[in-house]
Amino acid sequence: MRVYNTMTKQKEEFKPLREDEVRMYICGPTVYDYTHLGHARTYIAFDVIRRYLEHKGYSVLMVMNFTDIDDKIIRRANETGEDPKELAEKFLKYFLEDMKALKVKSADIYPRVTEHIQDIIEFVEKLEEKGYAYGSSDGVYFEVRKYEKYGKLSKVNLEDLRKGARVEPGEGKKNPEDFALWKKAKPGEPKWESPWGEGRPGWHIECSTMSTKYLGESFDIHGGGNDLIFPHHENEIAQTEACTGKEWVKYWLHTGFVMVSGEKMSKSLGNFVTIRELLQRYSPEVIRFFVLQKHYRSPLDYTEEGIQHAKNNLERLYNTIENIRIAMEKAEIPFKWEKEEFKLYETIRDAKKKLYEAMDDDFNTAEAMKPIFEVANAVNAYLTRVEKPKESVLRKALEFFRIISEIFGIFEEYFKETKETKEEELIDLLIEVRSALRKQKNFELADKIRAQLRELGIQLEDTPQGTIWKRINV
RNA sequence: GCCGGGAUAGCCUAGAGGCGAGGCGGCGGACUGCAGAUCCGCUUUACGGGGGUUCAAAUCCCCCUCCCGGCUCCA
Repeated sequence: MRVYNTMTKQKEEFKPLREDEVRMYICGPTVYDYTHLGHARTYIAFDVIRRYLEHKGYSVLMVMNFTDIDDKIIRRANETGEDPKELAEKFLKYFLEDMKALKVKSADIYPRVTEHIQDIIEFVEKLEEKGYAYGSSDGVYFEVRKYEKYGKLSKVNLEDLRKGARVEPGEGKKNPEDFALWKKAKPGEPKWESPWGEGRPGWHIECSTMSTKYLGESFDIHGGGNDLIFPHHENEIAQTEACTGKEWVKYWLHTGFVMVSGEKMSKSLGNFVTIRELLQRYSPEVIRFFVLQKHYRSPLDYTEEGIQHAKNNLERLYNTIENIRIAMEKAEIPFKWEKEEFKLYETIRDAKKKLYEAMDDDFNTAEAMKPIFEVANAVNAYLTRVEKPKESVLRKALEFFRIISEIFGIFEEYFKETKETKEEELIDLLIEVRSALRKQKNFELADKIRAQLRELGIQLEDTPQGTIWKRINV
């Protein structure tokens, strides 16, 4: 398996530090607003990466932090007149709801800044002891020039940084590139006791502290959106490696942005679509499928048309799975295989190989789409061509889609244990009644039954072999 | 200015030296009371422009055009 490492700017063989275990830390959101598609893209991408690693047999320990106190939260709270703590609490809850709706598996640990203040203080103290931090009138800063490897992730160099002069020269900073480890509280701001007076942690220190607390001084994957590379992750590296003297993270993974008419979707630009809004119009699986049709590192254009494409694609796959399920009921015991069975079997076998090759190559979900459709085409063609399908090949096709379901987090409905047998019996009964009506050419009433069932999410389809029904999930 | 990422058939998305890429949409046909699903065929000499290397270039090298991102809060 190969993964692209932002640190080395190339794909590398993936070998976790401990055999069979992957420890990953994903930068979570600052909870001051609704989750939008940009966030969802990142978290769905890492969800699939995590699912795939688990599918490959790794034990995955996944940590995602919440920034539940910071300047933006305070500012937003001031604007709305809410208490910063309550504001953060509210959006944190919404975030978790959104992730659940999108079928993103939960992290194992969700550490919050406000619950790790003591750990952060201890971390800053260590940096002070080692001479990387200095106190000033408005807080404690990290002295960037003392860490000679600064810039190794984002490839910025200090000279350019200073020349650019876009780094804010804060009040108490010695150098413009230094960044805050601890900020002293201004009147009315949330605050915690510390050796440097009452205040709050700087933004970057939380990830260093909480990741090393839960995953150790070195771990495998650190991920987040592309926009975190500089300065966030660069600063995290400086702090952590200055403190421990060890290589902190083995693989740095970053997701591409979601774009809206040529611009990055972001809270500050205000051009974002919230997940809540999107879920009103599209199912979670359509959103996942839309995101996964593009490689996680590439920019993803958000357009209505694009999501509609994803919906059409997904519908086709749903239909295929339903077709298999229905065919299974009349499938034959495979006393012998003909050419058609071998052909389908081989297509599935090759598709499985292609699927793993695509995913092994830096989690290329876009490439992985191809074998999925190859199987869909092949199995549909098989079902139209063959009068008596063989149970065993259909099972292989179904198993293929079950693997996709597990890795991509889609087709959930089809692979659940269903307990709605009563409902199914009732549908069968209605189909029977409708068939009788159709024989009597009472199409008006027959169509009414079909239309009303459709409203309930049950689609009837008349085929030469009789009427079949499907659930509509989109 | 500095550092990155791009331009692939009507549209969306992969690929990265040699086997007509996958999907969507559109059109035609099969099936059908209608609808839906599915199948078959077509849309198909695809790779921003110009040079070069090579038996062979979307792919490697050089130049150019255009788009986007980061360098400041961001997933």
